[in-house]
Amino acid sequence: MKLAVIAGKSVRSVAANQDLIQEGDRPTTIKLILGGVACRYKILASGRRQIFAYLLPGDFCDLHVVLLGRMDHGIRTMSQCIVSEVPSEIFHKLTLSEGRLARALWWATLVDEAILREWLVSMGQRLAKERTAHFLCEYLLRNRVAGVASGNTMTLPLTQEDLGDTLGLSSVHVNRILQELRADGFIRHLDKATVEVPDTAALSELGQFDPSYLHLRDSSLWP
Amino acid sequence: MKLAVIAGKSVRSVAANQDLIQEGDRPTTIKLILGGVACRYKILASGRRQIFAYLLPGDFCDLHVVLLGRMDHGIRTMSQCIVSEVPSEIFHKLTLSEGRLARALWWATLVDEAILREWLVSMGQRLAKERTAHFLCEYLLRNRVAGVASGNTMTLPLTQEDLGDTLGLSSVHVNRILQELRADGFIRHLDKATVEVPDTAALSELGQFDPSYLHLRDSSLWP
DNA sequence: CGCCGCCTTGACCACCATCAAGTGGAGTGG
DNA sequence: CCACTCCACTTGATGGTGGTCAAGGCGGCG
Repeated sequence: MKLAVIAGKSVRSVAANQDLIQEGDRPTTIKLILGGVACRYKILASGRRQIFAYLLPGDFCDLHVVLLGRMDHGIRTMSQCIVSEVPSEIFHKLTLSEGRLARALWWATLVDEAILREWLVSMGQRLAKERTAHFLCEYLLRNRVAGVASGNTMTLPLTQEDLGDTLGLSSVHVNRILQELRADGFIRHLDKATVEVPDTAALSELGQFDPSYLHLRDSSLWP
Repeated sequence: MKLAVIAGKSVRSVAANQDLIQEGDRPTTIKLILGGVACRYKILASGRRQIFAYLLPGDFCDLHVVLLGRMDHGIRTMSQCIVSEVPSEIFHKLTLSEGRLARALWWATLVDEAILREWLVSMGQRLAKERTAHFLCEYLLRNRVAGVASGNTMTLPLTQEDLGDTLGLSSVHVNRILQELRADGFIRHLDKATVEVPDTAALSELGQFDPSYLHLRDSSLWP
């Protein structure tokens, strides 16, 4: 899918830590991330937060609403983001007349679902260290696919609390896990928000990461 | 979606605890559950298993393969099941020409995804007891939607180990949690595989269950 | 009757949460 | 230029949720 075609005119920049969409919204536009990182999240009555997806350049924020109407979760920027908006009505009409488009968007949804399944496996069955390793592998690979990672280095604009809410861990424990990963040489912090993975094969093994669930065409991107 | 239309000729019965599809398969037919309960699951190298969806009458098993080709997880019957099969090529062609069909199937995928997100929230943020309560609420409601639950009673053909692999708990702990739920009057076992929920509102509150993520049209089904 | 799968119970302990206090760097204002 | 604040990260101490191991009970079925 060519971004240039979809991007259209209404492109804007959004600062970090801003809600692009809130739970309960019924947006009238579809938003596409062109730059930066955002996340899907939900906040419970208890105040606890769960993040269940990161949106990278090329990802749609709210395709759901074309069919479901109401957002059942929020979307928030983690870094400064470039966002493009298109009236959802355009999608509504096009997907009816163009089976190919509906299928393309459906395809994207299926991959998102596969990622969610894998996160659920991580949450349910893997230890904190493995889970963290698995997440870092997936994040690096998806950054490569999106064309925003150079080699083994990626931008990870997340606080340890963000990571905790992603992995179902406390920020304190995330801190200790990251220290272990650094001590073992699995990762290196070049900078607060920049992480290098010296040996992707080793990190893969630790996290039991098998990228087949991402259904990539290009198998040369991993390891 | 009318089942009768899709069901076609090739309807068969499958015993409990049989794989309908295995991870890695590239099925050439699409399977629809007409009766019984099946699950999606993945088994890790460590031998641990995670279940991440239950398929009730009316649910498709493997729509994914229309687009993705390879199954990235398995599907297994939990009880005896009635299954209908249709060559996937039919779907492949129809979804191209019929935007409406592609959208209908896409819609189903979006709801599945919403359910997965909620499961992830449960795994990451809720205690074992809350998580179990939440699961039971969702399962009862989905049984009602599928027309296989009468009132507050449902068929739950799962062992405690199955439940453990669903909720990310050990079967020992599931046992103790169920005992608590019974002692507190949240559930009653009428029979090994039949559970009654005397007070759905109470169970909802315990599990912080809010059915809006299921995007149901009929709001009279809960509580 | 005897086997087998599932449920049940007890003992023990690991993983990870919570609480609390302290460090350090980036940005702000005097 | 130096407090001062704020936020993220760090570290230590303590304990709870839930895992693991092991053994026994119980019902269904060949």
